[in-house]
Amino acid sequence: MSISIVIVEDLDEVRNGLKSFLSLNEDFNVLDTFSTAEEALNDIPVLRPDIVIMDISLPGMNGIECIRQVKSKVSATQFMMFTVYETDEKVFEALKAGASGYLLKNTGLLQMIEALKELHTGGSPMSANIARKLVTVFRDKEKETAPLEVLSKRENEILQLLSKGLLYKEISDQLSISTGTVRQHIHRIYEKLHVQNRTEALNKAFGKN
Amino acid sequence: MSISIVIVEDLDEVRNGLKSFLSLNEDFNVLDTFSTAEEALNDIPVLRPDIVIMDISLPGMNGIECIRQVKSKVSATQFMMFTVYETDEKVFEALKAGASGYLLKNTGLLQMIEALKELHTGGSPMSANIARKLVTVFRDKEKETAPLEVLSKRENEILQLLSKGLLYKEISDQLSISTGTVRQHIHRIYEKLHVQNRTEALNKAFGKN
DNA sequence: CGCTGCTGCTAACTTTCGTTCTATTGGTTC
DNA sequence: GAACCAATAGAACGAAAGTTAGCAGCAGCG
Repeated sequence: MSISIVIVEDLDEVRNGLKSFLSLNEDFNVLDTFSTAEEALNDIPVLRPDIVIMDISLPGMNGIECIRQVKSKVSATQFMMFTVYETDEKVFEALKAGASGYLLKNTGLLQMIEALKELHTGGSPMSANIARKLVTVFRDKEKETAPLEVLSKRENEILQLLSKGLLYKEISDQLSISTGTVRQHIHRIYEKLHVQNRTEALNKAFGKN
Repeated sequence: MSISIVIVEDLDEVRNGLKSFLSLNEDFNVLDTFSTAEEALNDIPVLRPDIVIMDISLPGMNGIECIRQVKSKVSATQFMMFTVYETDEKVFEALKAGASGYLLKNTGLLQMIEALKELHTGGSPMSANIARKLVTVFRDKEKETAPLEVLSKRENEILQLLSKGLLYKEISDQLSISTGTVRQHIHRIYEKLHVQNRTEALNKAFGKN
């Protein structure tokens, strides 16, 4: 079975070029192409393609919004972004909206072929620069779980319990110390982290928001 | 200038094959190759290559641990994983340790050439299956920031401010409502989330722990 | 040896949080 | 129009949280 494709792209040359090129390859079957998100929004749920190749900048509704709206109606369809945008915002918005692949427009046509096949078999082909953005946010998020060196062992221990929303009483019970001591420790934690209360401390320690 | 490379790989065929192949290309200069992490650990800080191609399974110390230990000494060096492993654990550990590229061993040599060049120019080339893992965790993490449907618009708004560690007074000021109202809203939020206090609510809402 | 940091404890006190109850307004739904 | 809900508000009260001050044993360090 060939892979069925829909292309959403406002530039005639790019759209037609892609279509022609993919049509040469018997692995692909271009069902239809659209130059606006609005048209695509109507027809994609009917066509149910394996893959939608989606531009971002379109007249009217943009490609990301289009995915957001159509995604739930065609859960089996994979979305491949194909765009010049490589800002963090666009990339993350697109992935959040439901895109699984992300190729920049400087990608060669042969690589596009490869990428479409990979996307169809459950991969997430993306330009190296895009992948780097993901790696970067991933590393940033992971970093935040490590214990803080500023705090002593005991203080980190208490911070952990604090993060669960336990009462002072519950913490003191678990550690078999008095609530006064817990108070004291927590006060020092706040001092060291330069915060005034539990929530601020947790945000600082585990970097939320 | 050609890109200087070090290869760490215990299988003789793979190591020598890679070296031979890369040496044919004038864009690359293979400085040295190692069959164990321990050897590499000593020499990489001296050789200071642009790129280290790193296997994971090695006799003795594995490749991920090797990166972890050597990374800080050669901040300019980029690490390209080249392995058969594609479990979530290995992938995420490697990226956390400092790897920027991740290719599976079924990758073609020509694609390896491309990937090395992309890595050297700041990209993160990776096999499509690996990228998909990243996309998946990314989406999971993002989901947790989305407003909760159980809560009303206003309640979500207040939950946001609550998560910053603001006092009731500060929240009421920002929203230009009374502290009594803030109290009321927060009480409703706790009810709906089945929690007793701020910290539990935030854990429930933004899925920590 | 004296200093410092971590840990543990007490007591008294202020502030903030969370609960409960009651009540009004405005918009939606049956 | 009745019923309902979201948003607003205030009062009153107990329960936690957070502040301040002081004390003490112990380990490590210069």
